[in-house]
Amino acid sequence: MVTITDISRRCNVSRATVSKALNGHSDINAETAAHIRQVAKEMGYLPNATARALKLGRSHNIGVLFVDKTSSGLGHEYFSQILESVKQEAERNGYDITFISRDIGTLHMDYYEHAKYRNCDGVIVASVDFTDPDVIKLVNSDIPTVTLDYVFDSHSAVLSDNVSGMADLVRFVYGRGHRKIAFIHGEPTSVTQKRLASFHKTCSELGIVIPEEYVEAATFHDPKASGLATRRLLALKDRPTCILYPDDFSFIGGMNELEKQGVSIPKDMSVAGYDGILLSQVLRPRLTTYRQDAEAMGREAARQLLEIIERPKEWIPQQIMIPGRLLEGDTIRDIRQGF
Amino acid sequence: MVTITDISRRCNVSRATVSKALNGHSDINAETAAHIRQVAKEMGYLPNATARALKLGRSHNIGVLFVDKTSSGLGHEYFSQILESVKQEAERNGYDITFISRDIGTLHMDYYEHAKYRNCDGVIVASVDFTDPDVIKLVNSDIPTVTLDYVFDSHSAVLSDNVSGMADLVRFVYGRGHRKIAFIHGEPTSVTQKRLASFHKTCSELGIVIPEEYVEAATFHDPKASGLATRRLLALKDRPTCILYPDDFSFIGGMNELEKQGVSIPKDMSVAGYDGILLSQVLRPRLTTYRQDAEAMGREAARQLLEIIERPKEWIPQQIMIPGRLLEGDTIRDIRQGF
DNA sequence: ATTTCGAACGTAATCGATTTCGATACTTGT
DNA sequence: ACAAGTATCGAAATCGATTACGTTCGAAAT
Repeated sequence: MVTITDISRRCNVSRATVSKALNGHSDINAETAAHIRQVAKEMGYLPNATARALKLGRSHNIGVLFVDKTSSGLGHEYFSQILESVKQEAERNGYDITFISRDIGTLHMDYYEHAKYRNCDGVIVASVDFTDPDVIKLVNSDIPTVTLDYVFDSHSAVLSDNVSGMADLVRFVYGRGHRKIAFIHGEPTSVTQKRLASFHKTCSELGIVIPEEYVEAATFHDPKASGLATRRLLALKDRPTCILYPDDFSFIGGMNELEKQGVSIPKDMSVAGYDGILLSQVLRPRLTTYRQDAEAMGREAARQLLEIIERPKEWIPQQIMIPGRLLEGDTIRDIRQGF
Repeated sequence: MVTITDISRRCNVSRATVSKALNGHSDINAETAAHIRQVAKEMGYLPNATARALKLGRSHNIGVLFVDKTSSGLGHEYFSQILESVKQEAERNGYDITFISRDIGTLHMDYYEHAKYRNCDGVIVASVDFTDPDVIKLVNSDIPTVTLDYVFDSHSAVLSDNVSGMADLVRFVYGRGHRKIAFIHGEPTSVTQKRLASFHKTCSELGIVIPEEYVEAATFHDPKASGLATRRLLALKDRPTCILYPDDFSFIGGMNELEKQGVSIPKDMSVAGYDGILLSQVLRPRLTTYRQDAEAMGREAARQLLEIIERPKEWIPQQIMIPGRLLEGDTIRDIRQGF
């Protein structure tokens, strides 16, 4: 590999001079610098990121912490899209990304230690249990972090607008005449809390009363759980006319249960999901769902993190809300009078 | 951060001694070593991967090269599952992974240069254009590589068994009485070639003749393209009784077209896909498809690469074939006599 | 002619860890 | 008692790049 020493010998200057020339310092004669850069190019010189990181204490490497209980990991489309977007924005700014995890080989470390071990300049934290002590330790450490879909005090975060998302969905189905709206939600996370609160708030704003039995608990990304919840809703004396699901996977699980029971969609039951996975608009019927803008979330998270890393003085914690978009599929029936 | 120097001061020994004690060298007194390790633990010492990489020329970091023309990148479930699996196997062995790409920040580099810049010990290459000169440069460089679904001479590769996969599918539908089998394939890649060859070979082994018009070209992961191809097949005077699609996304696009034309599945037309995406078994009807074992592919690719890295002497190029599994859904009708 | 100053470049320390080659003291054998 | 061997540890170089500080030299100022 061509090093700075090789260039210095070839140019009859010191390594210091080469380094300065390559980095555009002002105390090098313009011609000399040009010559050095020329030779460097000819010799195919590339800086050694490792050496540079060691000396500068900056690795130009950001960590990404994704943990999924179901261990499907990147299997979640939402997160793999966020990851892709983070990657692109990071690369655009000269950063590479590395996954952060526990227990690398025989080394037993927590997230913070791993990030330190790899000299990460910052970490993007998503899809984890935010009550995990190791996560809290990382976020409260000297390493800059940006969280997704969760806010820590005095820290930056990028959030999918679950409040508006749920409100939009509710208002949409309300606009189609639905009053008996059921909501099957995911496990109790901050996302679920936000959606649940928004669901109730919006309903009350619209002046509709939701009986307790219309709110069912299930699990994210679990077609079986949502199927069971759906069955419970169908068993009610006073059935809802519309069911909202926690995500598109659960949504499909619910649709299966409905069809199995001979309930046709959307004639006998209107349904909607959340996420807007790619397939949602390919399937027939097209799913009515709320598309989260994963691409924007990843991009903004990366931008925020780079701000903290590169301009720590001017930085103040921010929470950035990323709006989504309702995808009107064919799963909501218009039950207004006269339609 | 606690360094080896801090420990050496605390223990009144040299840095050399600390390093040796921590790495279990034999020329350190057992008690001294134990004490040093004890102190290291108390002080919360963690090795600095950067410094170690610089000195040893080994970063314990492997690169992953994934490029997707449609830029959905990790959006492909197949690849994100492979990635997840690579990650897990790498971490189990003390390696982290880094994405390799071109043009990091203002640095204009090719894949090889990027991998060198980051001191990657090896690179896993998947989902790229294997005729790209930059890819070829990387594979033929001094950096160990393992390719997925493509073989370079004298290099290791991990392959999804497309030959058996296609053969299994054809034999399966043949067993259900189908003789007029159409095949819509993806763009001309080595994967497509393998499947196409296997399709023709298996059909001829079974003694069935496939008219040219039954083989249609489409694009991977493109519901519209497969929809159009499906329409062309339906326009034939002598329609096939069964259509095989290049992947599950295309499969669904094809199903939509069929339903739009009033062709019911599987009564009027039998269909099958490829990949076995998560949703394939959640949807109703359940998709008949060939599940590629992405988890095994990622794991084996990582294992192969680590072999090359850690035991270069004993290594010989290998091609590892990973079998998949036919998922019998509900989209193939049994049209044998008497059924 | 002497001082001053800035441009241009080099010296050497530094980042943290590893490793070669000694160096020292202590054993053992004869 | 002396040579030889062994156990244990340290000095210093090294990986590649950066940078504070020093040096040199010519030009401008007094």
